[in-house]
Amino acid sequence: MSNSRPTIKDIARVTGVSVATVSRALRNLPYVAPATRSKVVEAATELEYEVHPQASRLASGRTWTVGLAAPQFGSWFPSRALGGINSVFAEAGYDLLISMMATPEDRRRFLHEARSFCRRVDGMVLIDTFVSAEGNSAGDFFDRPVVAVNERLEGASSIFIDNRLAARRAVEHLIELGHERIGLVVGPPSAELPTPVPAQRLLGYQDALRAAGLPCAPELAVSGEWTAAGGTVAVSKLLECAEPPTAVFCMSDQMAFGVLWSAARRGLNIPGDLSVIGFDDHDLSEAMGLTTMRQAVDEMGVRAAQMALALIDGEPVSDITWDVPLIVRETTAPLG
Amino acid sequence: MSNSRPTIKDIARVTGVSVATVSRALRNLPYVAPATRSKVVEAATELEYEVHPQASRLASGRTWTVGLAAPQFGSWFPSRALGGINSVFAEAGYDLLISMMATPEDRRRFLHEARSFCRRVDGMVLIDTFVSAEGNSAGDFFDRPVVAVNERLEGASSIFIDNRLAARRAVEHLIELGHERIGLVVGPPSAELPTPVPAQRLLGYQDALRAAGLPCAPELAVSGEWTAAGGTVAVSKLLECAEPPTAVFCMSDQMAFGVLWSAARRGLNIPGDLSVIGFDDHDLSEAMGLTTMRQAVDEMGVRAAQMALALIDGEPVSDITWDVPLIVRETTAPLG
DNA sequence: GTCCCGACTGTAAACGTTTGCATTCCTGGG
DNA sequence: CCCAGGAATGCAAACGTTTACAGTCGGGAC
Repeated sequence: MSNSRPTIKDIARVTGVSVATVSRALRNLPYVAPATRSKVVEAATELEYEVHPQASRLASGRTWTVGLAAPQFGSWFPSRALGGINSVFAEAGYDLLISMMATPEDRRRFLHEARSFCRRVDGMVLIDTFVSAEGNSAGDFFDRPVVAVNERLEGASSIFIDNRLAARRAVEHLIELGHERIGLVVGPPSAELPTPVPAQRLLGYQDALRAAGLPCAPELAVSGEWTAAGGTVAVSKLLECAEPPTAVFCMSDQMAFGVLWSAARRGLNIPGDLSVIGFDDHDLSEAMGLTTMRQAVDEMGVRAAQMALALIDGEPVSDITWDVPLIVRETTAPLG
Repeated sequence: MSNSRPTIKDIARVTGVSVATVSRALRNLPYVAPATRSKVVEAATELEYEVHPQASRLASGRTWTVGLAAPQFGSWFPSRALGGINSVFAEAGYDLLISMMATPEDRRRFLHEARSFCRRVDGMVLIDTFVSAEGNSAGDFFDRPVVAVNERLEGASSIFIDNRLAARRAVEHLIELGHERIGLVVGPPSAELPTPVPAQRLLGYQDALRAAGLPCAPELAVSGEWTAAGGTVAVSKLLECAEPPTAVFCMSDQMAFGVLWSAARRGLNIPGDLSVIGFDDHDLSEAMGLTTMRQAVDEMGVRAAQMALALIDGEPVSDITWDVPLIVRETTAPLG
């Protein structure tokens, strides 16, 4: 009597059938007699048998693991998405192997070792990695099914939002409220990560102004970090203008928090003196009463994971453009 | 000429040595001649050989994977910790297998399947899981080395903060500024997760008041969710008091954001009319100028991962009590 | 009664490593 | 000159599955 974990062989011995039959029975494969199957299953639960993942993976070639790559998981978008993604894969019996690329060098290394990474997974999901940036396609790096979140990537399935349109909608909301001098807080020029997001949202901002016949005053577009600190810096620049804006569109809620707080400390009434709209619908936004464009990131994560599963199972999937609804709360009001 | 990946066997054939020698050479084991080793390494890079993880794991019994369990990764603490933990393990060549237990049922299921989970990992790190709650020890669930973050767990190595002392320090800061009526925003009664944290911080609050000879007015301790929304609710209760507090200690920065914003909207001057101190040093806290007790979570994650590595390598490690320094910013001021 | 086919089961060869043990070779001490 | 012993290497058996292939058995069509 050994005290180590029971193997498929032990079950075979106990039930008097071959290991092959045991294997088939436990995996619900066809061609095993009902009586045999139940006998095997019974013995397995009796012995508290559990398959040895490494052995199974070696023999079958399936890893039952999917890789998840993102710049980091400390920030809002990826950490939220992680929740949705993980729940789907856990449900489906897949492990999640995560890979972080905080620095540009990490990113380079990841792409360089991508093929070896693929060896450990059945599929990949990419968040904010912007692999497509240099004109690459998924096949240049991965030989597994890939789904890309937040970018359109050749050779992969993608799920993304229409940044230009969403930004336009946000600004249109301000215009409908009667605002004509509308500030913009844009994300910083992307030396680090080649993301096209700020540029697209800038276009949307300009679209809205032009469509309304309003001028695009260059002094009204200030750039800052994607953080609340970036917002505080930006708002002070905006308020120093000769003719300051009556409303501001921030490219992220975190930046909006910065302008909100900074403006309040200067004695400005929000939204009386300044309307503010953000982008994301961050966890804190509801409590802050922030009007914003909602990116339901966890749900996007769920869909992304489902796409990956389908791809792995060889089913066809089509790209998804995710809707970004306007959530009106208390930080925007008619120009009064 | 096959187009599949090269194996150890191919290298053996090319270099004219046995597979055993190749294996030893590539893993830098002793007893292989320098000349042989370099010949093998050369051939390996030439053929772009990479070990097959599953095969290696099956043969060696090592999984080169460590498990990470947490309630969720969407919230501040675990997502920040994940960054630090992941970087250490990535560096050391370990994969990270994450397991989320969002609901109490998830938690039950995780603990129930813990032994089978262990089969896939060399070690575990637990964040905010409070396995110890029902008087359990690590060995009741895991047969691998375990390090617990944020709790003292028998049979595991732990890294935690002294919640009671840190809370006391926070309140003492307010007392030193001359405040005598000090509000408290406590986390909600924990139906979900059996965390002792709020109770400990409450004790610290009381410690500070008693030591200063101040009364503990029960109407000054209000409870709310750990979120900003919880803070907004709490602050309105506090301000409705017959004699409202002149300062507030919030058990989390997120709650503090809620009171900050809510108070500002009511026209209160911060810190002139109300001093506010938080707990965590959240990403947004610096931009908001929030005085707080800093939990350097990413660094805690790094240490936790290093402890796990040491444990896996059979080295002894001792528990760590992590320091929580006071960070004075702009939301606290002398009572005036 | 034969033949065929399909359901069921077993045999054994993978899968690509690691590792205990045996073997060879060489060097230095006696 | 012999022998001990360590360094270097090879052989082959694990590790615990999956799966191609080859059987066996029974029943229905002819």
